[in-house]
Amino acid sequence: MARPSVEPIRRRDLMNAAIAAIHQRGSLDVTMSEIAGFAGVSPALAHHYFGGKDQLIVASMRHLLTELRTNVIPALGAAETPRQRISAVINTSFAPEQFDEKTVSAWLTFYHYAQSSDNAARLLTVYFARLKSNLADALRQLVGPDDALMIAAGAAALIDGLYLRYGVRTGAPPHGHARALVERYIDDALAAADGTGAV
Amino acid sequence: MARPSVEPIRRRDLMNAAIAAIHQRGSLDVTMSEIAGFAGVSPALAHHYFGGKDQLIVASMRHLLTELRTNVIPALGAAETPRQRISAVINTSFAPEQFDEKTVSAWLTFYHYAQSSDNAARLLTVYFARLKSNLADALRQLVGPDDALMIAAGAAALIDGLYLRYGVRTGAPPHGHARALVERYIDDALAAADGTGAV
Amino acid sequence: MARPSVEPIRRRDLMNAAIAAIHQRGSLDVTMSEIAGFAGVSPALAHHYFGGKDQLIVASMRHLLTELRTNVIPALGAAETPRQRISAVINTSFAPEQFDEKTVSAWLTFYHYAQSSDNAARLLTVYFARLKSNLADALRQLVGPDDALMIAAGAAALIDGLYLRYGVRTGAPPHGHARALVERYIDDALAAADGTGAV
Amino acid sequence: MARPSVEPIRRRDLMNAAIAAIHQRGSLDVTMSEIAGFAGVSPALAHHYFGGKDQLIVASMRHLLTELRTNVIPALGAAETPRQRISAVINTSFAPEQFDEKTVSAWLTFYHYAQSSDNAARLLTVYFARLKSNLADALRQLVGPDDALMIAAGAAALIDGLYLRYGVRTGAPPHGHARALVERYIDDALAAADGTGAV
DNA sequence: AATGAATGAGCCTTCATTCAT
DNA sequence: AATGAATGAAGGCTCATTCAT
Repeated sequence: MARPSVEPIRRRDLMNAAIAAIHQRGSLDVTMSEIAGFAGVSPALAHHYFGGKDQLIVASMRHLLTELRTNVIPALGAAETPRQRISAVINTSFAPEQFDEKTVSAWLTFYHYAQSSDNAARLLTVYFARLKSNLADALRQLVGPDDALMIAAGAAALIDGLYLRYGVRTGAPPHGHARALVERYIDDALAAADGTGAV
Repeated sequence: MARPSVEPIRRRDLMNAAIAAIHQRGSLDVTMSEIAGFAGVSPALAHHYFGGKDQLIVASMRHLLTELRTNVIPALGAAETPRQRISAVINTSFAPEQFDEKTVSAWLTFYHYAQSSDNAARLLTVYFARLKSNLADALRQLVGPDDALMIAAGAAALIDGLYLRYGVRTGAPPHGHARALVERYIDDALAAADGTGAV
Repeated sequence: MARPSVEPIRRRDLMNAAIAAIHQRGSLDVTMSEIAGFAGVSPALAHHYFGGKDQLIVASMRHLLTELRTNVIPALGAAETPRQRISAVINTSFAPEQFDEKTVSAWLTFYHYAQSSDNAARLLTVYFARLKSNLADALRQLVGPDDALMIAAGAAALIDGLYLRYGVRTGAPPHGHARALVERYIDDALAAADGTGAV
Repeated sequence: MARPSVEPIRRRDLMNAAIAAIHQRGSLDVTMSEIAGFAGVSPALAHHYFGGKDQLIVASMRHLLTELRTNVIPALGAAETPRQRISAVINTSFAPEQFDEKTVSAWLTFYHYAQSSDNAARLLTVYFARLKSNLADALRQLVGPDDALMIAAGAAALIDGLYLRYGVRTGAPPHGHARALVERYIDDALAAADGTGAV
């Protein structure tokens, strides 16, 4: 009976610790020591498992992205109509475990971080593309391809903009509104596109 | 006849230098020395005029906000209909001098910075409120008050989301699209609200 | 019938690994991990067998010294005249297995290390004394005792100086020259001492 | 009356401090803090003036080399015969201010350091070449060119070997002997070469 | 009005070493 | 016999900030 390796556990703990530390610190200037402290280990161990700060940060981003994907895939599968698939994407973005304070402020830091880290920038590009294509795929079954792309781009930007508002510590409308806002955006855009003659 | 003080000039130069430095550096980790270097003065002088880094950063934010306001007011005045006023706000946000790479990446940094600086957070709150109220005031003349608020919130978030996309160094649609996207959002939302029975 | 212990094998492997690692690294800053890696074992094992880095390094020096002695003794025995005994010592110092890049750069590191490790310094003293006495013993049969000591000291220093030149990574004359240089030194010194009228 | 810049003074102080620190520490692992401490300034200042540890070390080497050259040139000029020029070179190498404990152990560290620093290696190559050519130039006026080169190489190696012996903290013959040893080497070698031809 | 000089505090990172298994 | 896991201690380096000039 081989002793189970603790490596995956430590890695996961450290990535969660990074997200927690980023949030608590108000994100700017998170220290490796702080992150390690959150995970209850020494800074040296974080280095040992990730090789450096940049890699830990990027791994944490990827961690978040993977979670997002893990959540969106079954939701898309369960949806029966194109319109429901769109809602599935929106719901996933605003699901409590994605749209909590901690995660949202981590995202903001990641956005910022992408300005100086190529790896982080690459990861964000992937995220952007995935969100947009998830939306566009469903939209193309409801409106023409040009409209689909434009509405998808708008919805994706709207989602990010709402994240931003909730990420910045400043009086923002209650959480519930965010989802409603995007749903309404979709409805209105579809209605308008329909009028032009769609489906 | 007092010799005109160079203080205001130095202050303005330093704020512009901060924005330029933030952009060039990819925003993360701007040094006081770098900023001072951009302005062609010593780091000690920047301290002398602003008292510290935080204050210089916040002053630069305020500088940007003031510019925004300076631009939006005459545009609002020139508009003749409520719908034109809305476009005036949108146009100002996406005007070349506001929506250039330099400014956009500075904004992203400020958003991030607001997580740890109360002064910066306060400033962002002001900006959010102003953008939203500018839009809501015009919208209230076209749709009911609830709809107006909601559409304003959506448009504001959409604008910020688009800034974000262009701020992050990652393949984003051409600049022109951004404005069109928001205009369309407004049109569709108005059409939908109208149908329900408006003004 | 006791199973033969692997301990001596591991120890020898680790000492050779230390020398190899020192050479490859350009000597400065050899890590215990690197040394262990060269021997194909974990750093913890190196500790287990040697008790610490200093002891491993010193043991490796002693290892080299033992090899030197193992080589010089039969060579001295085979020599028939005092002059041949001197050549035997010189030949041993410049024998291919002693005068290769790896060993030479290890020596340089050991010299350096002796500045901060008493054990290493002691070992070097032994080496110096042995080299010098090996030479002096033979010389005393050819010239007077004072001359013998002086020539021995000169030859020993010359050998070390040549090691140094080849140890430092910088354009040095071809290997063959080194031995010839020392032989000639001996010849010239003997001729001069003889002329003065010796033994 | 411009305030005289302290930069050259600080730089010189720091280089001397580096040499002193290297010696006191037994050379291995000199800390920037230690060096700065010797110079009576903060470690940050050493960084400010030299940019990093490597550069400070290399600058200190160059400092020593420059001193050596500064001393040898007038000595060479004052010499009247080729043989005196040779003695001038030897005397400079063993002059009290060059051949003191502090400088000698610094040299040993530099030799070691050259294994991992290209700049240091380059500097040593220059030193080697200069010492050898200073000797060879004079020797060529006394013996044939091949002999001159060989004797020069031998004398240079001998000088380095003697430095080594005195640099390593181990019972070595009194300082005075070193110079005598080299002078004798030259005399004997010249006599032998002469035998082939001169006197 | 402006700056060169200087520093304290802190961060990332490395590494020898220990220990439970 | 051997190692993965973990850490404390320390080092190089950066940077905002202060101060005398």
